[in-house]
Amino acid sequence: MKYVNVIIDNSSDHTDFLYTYGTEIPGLMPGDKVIVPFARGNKLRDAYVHSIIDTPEKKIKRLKYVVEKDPEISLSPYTIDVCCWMRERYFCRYIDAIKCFTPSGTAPKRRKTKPLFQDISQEKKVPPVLTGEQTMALERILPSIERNSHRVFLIHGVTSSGKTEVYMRVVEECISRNKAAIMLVPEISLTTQTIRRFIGRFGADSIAVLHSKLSAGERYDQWMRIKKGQVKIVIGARSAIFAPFEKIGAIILDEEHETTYKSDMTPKYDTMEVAIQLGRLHNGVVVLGSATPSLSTTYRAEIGEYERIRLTKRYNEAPLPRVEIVDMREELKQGNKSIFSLELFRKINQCLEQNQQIILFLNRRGYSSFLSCRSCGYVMRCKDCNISLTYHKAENKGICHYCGHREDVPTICPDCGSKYIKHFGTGTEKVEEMAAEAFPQAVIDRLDMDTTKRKGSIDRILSRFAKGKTDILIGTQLVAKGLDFANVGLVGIVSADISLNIPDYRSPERTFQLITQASGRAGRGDLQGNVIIQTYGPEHYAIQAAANQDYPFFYETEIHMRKQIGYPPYSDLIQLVLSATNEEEARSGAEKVKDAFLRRVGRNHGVNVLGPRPAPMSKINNLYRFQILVKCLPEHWETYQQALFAVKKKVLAEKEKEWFFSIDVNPYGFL
DNA sequence: AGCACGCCGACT
DNA sequence: GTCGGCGTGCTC
Repeated sequence: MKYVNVIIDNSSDHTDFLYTYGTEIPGLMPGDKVIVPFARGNKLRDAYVHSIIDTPEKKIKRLKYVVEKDPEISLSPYTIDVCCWMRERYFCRYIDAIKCFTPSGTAPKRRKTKPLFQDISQEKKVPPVLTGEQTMALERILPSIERNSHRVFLIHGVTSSGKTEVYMRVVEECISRNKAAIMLVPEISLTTQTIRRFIGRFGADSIAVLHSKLSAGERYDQWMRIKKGQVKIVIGARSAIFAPFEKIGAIILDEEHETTYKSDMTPKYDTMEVAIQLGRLHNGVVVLGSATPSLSTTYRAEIGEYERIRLTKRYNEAPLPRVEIVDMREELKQGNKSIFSLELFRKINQCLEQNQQIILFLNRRGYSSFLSCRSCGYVMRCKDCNISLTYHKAENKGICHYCGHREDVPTICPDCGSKYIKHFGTGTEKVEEMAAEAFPQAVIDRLDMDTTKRKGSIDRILSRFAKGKTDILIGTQLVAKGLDFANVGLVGIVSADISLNIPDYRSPERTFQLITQASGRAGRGDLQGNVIIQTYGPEHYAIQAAANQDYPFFYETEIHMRKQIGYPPYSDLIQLVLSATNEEEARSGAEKVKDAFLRRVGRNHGVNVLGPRPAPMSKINNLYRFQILVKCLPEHWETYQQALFAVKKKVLAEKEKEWFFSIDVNPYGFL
């Protein structure tokens, strides 16, 4: 007789530990799914084997026995290791981590698996000849796959330098050695081009696609194809990292710097960290690729933790775009109150004459940022979320960008009765309207969260643009990512200041990345493109560095500041949020959290604990939220981690209190 | 989180 | 007498 420690499939903090059962089932392995009797009624529950032992660690009052092993679902032993690691790193429960690796739901009723991307040609294409840089990159990566040695590579390659081809060769190497490859992309909807290329190379039959928009049935089908070994390649958004492969040869994170790799739902994992953890266990390589690597990644390359590979030449030797900064303060002095500077106006006309396409980039959606009264300063706010409503002209309504609440725009100010209530700021809709006015001859289209809600609309807008039907495309971040079209003569960054002024320590990094990525859309093919950056702060180093396409300068300036203040990558920033329906209760709860934490780690650690204060989104769905930020230096991790686990347990134990507590390690955006 | 147990009030 | 309200506490 053996004993097994299992994780019970029960989503409660009170059952988040290992339970020991007896079993006679031969060959049971960590990761196997089993059925066990649980609690008083001995109701049968799913559980996952954590470990198999000969004698229980401690005396068990009433030992029960495993009923059976689930023949369909089992996870690899590595999976359990990663789950345990995730629990400690992200303060989640065992079962939260396990759920990432299992197909939710059961087998779908319909049994025919509908092929994904039927429209894509199944003919395999011949791989192109590699450039010298691509060859050199592969000479460094492939031997690690051959030797089964875990390594992390950073491919820092300018836009159009042929990273995708390198990824495909890495995948090819894995396949030839009978290992699996996971190809992660930031957003599946913007990556159809990448998927097309992969399917073109490897064939649709050998690729599974995983992302959160699959239905439960589709997801189950894909999961089973992988589990049964029918495919060796997975392409997908961040959740594809949990694909159930036996042996992983390579994990690739394209556009490594993208924020979509951080999950904001429990478990609040960072895909890159999980990838490296998995890579370590499988002895596989991790390949990170970006034209604008995140500061943390470059830092780790600098200190030798990752191996950096540079791709400096654009495909076909296409010239880098000419970048120009326009000081909008000067424009105002000259009496130009329009959102287009004279230079931008001139260049747009020039492009239109030459039949070249134009992208106008704006880091904000909606018609304008907020509605306010010019007489008294009253601002329309969401009654539930307490953030200013954004004016949407098409519906003539104020919309809360957090909860979606919408309200009619009052004709007179509810506060002072003045009729001067109007919108301020500039959004994509407004740019579209102004552009239509200024360039009546041009065909204008818009790509942002509002115009892409309907399924397939991103593809529609992009394909119209690709076919040259659109002259001017106006958009938010979305346009900075997914586009790869040849005829773009000009990229205009309408207001670089917006993203610079978001209250987040990464806003310069984000701004640098956005400008660089947007600029990269200009001048593909053989023409040299133009980029115009409009800003009220042209001297800012992020804007200067982006304009000069000088990553090292940006990195040196920014990393210096991070070190001074002890921000990541020199620390982990841990966000603790306590929320409750009663504001006072939320505040006092947060105070208690801070106190309990400091009692455990020592009062002298107070310097590393900021707050509590109302969270930036201070009220969501009628819950008041108070936030504490813990700056955790590497040498304090163990201590802080244990303290936070204890604090979490203590806070949740006060069950007469109706409050919620969340821990997010290095959250993206302190929303 | 569930879910059984239990101790009290209301109803056939 | 017995059905069912939900408060309480435990789960290998």
